[in-house]
Amino acid sequence: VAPQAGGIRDRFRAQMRQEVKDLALRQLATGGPQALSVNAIAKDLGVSGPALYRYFDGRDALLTELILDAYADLTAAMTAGTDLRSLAAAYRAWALAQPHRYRLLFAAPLPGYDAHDPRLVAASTEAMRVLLTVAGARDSGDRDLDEQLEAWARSRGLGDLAPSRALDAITGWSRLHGLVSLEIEGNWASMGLDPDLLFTREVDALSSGR
Amino acid sequence: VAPQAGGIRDRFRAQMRQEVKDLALRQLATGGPQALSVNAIAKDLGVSGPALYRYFDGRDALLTELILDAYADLTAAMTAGTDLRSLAAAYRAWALAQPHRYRLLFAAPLPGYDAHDPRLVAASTEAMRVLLTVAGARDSGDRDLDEQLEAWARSRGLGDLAPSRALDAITGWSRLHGLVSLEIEGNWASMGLDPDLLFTREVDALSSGR
DNA sequence: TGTACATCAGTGAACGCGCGTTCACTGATGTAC
DNA sequence: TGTACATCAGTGAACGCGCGTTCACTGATGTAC
Repeated sequence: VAPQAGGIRDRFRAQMRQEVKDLALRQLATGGPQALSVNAIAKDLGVSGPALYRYFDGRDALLTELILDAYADLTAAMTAGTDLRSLAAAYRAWALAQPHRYRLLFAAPLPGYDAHDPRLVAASTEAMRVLLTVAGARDSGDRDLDEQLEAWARSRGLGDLAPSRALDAITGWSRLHGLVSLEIEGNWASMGLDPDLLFTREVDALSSGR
Repeated sequence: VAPQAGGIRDRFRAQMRQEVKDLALRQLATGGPQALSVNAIAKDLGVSGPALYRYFDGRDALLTELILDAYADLTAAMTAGTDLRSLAAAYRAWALAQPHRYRLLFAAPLPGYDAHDPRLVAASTEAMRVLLTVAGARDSGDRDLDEQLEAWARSRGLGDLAPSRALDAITGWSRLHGLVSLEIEGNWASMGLDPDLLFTREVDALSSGR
């Protein structure tokens, strides 16, 4: 007998799952990447540890969902940007507001966590799709790289994407990531540099195709 | 009575300390950032856990030394580069050869680890000093940023450094870090892109002042 | 409307493991007279 | 050269804590007849 979707129990389950994820994120925010603990979440929730296994298959399943959520959320935030400048600002603002989730996406995963879920690839592609909407053109001057870029676009269902457009988006992402990840770890602050100014300077370079 | 430096016991101590650090690095390489465990190192060394407290004050002291060593090693590797192109290649090669040490330098520290040792600042400044030797010029077009750059150079004992030169070095570092950290985490590989080609393209842009 | 039943959230004990660190101690070894 | 002593590497037990996960189970609750 299939469970009736939208039933009382189903809604209760969905709510509990969300509460578990919220607490997990709060732990990540507070204690760093490996502070994520099934038992600790259960404790915060006022429930015994094993109880959470009603809602998630285990730590890794929970982690995967958090990553998927983070991708979706970042993608949504970027969608608010209408040009490169505002999109880059949205990307950075999202990362600064919740560095723990940004790290979840782009830093080394927790030990023992296997990130081979195909949904993760799809989620990251969606983020890139948004970035592509504001990309300019950047010729690679290299046949091999062009081919790889086209193959990537094709395999991800991005259609007939000009390689120069793909390269521009990728270059922009890489530079944004460099600046933002160093900002998150406090490197600019410890040098006494205002990240706003560095960011503006770098986005200027990007948007003028350099 | 001061211990006689260079005595038999001193040399033994130095050798043991080095063995501990070597094993610690191997653990980081194998098991990720938080695989570093005093007890596990002792086990690998064929010794009981508390024995290591003869050589290090504790986990954090060991970690600090590993980071200092990594800075020194990276700085030495970069020194081999005579121009931007070869220096960037050396930087990247070092990071790829030992991603765990690269993460030690630039990724989020382990939970509970306080990185407020002044030697760390000095070590990172030495790395930047090398990068500055191949830096070009990049005008910020912003008075505030120029002032911050000059203040940074002064406070780090880098002398009368032109802000345009400082900004060029910093921009280069940020872009290198973006590319390299994404390469280390396997992002380019999972997109089917050859990092060599992306790297060449980005260093080209840098060395032509863009 | 009432009752029997299937469903399922949650418990508590347990497993086996690991962590950093302290403490009192043993025994070997270098050193000073 | 021989002996007494200070030094110090290393031990083993212990502390208190945490981890993910399994298991058999209780008890409430929604559901079907």
